[in-house]
Amino acid sequence: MPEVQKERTKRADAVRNKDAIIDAALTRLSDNPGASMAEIARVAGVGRVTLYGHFADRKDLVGAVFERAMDRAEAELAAVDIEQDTWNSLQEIVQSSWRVLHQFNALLAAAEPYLSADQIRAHHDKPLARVVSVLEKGRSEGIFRTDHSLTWQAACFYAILHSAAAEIRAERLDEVAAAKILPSTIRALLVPPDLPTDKSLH
Amino acid sequence: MPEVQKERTKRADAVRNKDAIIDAALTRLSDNPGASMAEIARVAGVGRVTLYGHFADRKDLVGAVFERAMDRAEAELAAVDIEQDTWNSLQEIVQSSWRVLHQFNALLAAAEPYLSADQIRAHHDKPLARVVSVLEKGRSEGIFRTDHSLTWQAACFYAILHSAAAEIRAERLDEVAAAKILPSTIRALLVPPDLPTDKSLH
DNA sequence: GGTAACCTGAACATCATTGTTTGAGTAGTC
DNA sequence: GACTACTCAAACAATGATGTTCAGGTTACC
Repeated sequence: MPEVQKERTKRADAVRNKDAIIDAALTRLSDNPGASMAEIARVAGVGRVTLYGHFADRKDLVGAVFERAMDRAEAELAAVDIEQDTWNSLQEIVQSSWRVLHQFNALLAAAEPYLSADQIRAHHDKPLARVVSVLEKGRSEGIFRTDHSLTWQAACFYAILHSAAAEIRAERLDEVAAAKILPSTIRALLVPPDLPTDKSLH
Repeated sequence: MPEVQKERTKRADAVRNKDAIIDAALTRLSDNPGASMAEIARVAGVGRVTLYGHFADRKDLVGAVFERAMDRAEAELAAVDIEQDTWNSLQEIVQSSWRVLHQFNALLAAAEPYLSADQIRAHHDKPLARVVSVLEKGRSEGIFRTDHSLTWQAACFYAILHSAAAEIRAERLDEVAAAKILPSTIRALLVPPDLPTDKSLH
């Protein structure tokens, strides 16, 4: 046989623990990027040594957490249909991007010191590409303003999302209200200035 | 004489050093909230012991830095005339808020663990109040949309500003372009939907 | 039910940072 | 030009985090 032998199957409690550790790390690092290994182990309900049994070091753990977060993000964003009516896909992409961001907010700050700029960039670009493609579609249809750069509009898109996450953390906004107000805010950024979107004007 | 005697005047090099330390801390902490005392001293061109001669501990230093930042912010924002035409004062407050934020961005993250929530809130509310008062004025004049809450609009205001700061750091935007694009972006957020601001419509 | 895989707390070495002390040197101030 | 406030590097103790080792104790699995 080739050397792809998966080194035996892991024991059930081992995979369960490893999973719990990643989950705990996801939770804690999203709240505080500097959370200690001890704290993560504690939240995972596991000894500190066990944690180091599964992950060589902090970098290793953060990498795994980052990967899981990105997988979830991808799954969420891939579900959006880009080909439908532009305003609809915008709304959908806002909502799913929102859900993603709301969860894995500060996580990137934890990952930043460990992953290379290229790695982060690569993982960050995939979701961005989906947003940009919707922006481009809207532009080509003439329903989005073009006097602001695509880059800037995409940045604002994420800024507004981040803002909503922060407002929720500060308890000045709840998730239901956020889901409602976000699309109309983003829409305001994209509508051409001084022109109603309603065709009845002309 | 009463006991308000200012314990002799400090020597010139002492005040110069203290000043340099605050400046260095302002710079370094804005870039990295976890910057070490050693690094700050080095940037200030001063021995670590000298730093501790002027500031009892980290908390003391961060407090002084925070205060200086807030003073500058206040001075900058107080220069804006609120009573003029609303769109103009909006533009001016965008630009000065922008200048403030661009400089003292991550600083709040450094101050957060040391200052009480109330202190931060108090210092944060002053600039916010100016923004809100312009928003209220625009609403009462019927030129700003009212279907989004004041709180949310203010949050978006700062989110867009933060976004511009981040874009500049990433070198996807320069300061000149930022000063130009920010007002029109903020304006887009505030204009009532589906209605041109131009009165010629009706 | 036996075996190996896995978990555990306790203890340890290492490292970075904070904050302090000392003792001697330097430079403002009068 | 002398006094003294101030500065400095080096060395110190204290803390807290990381990562490792060890010597049992469980528990999944066949």
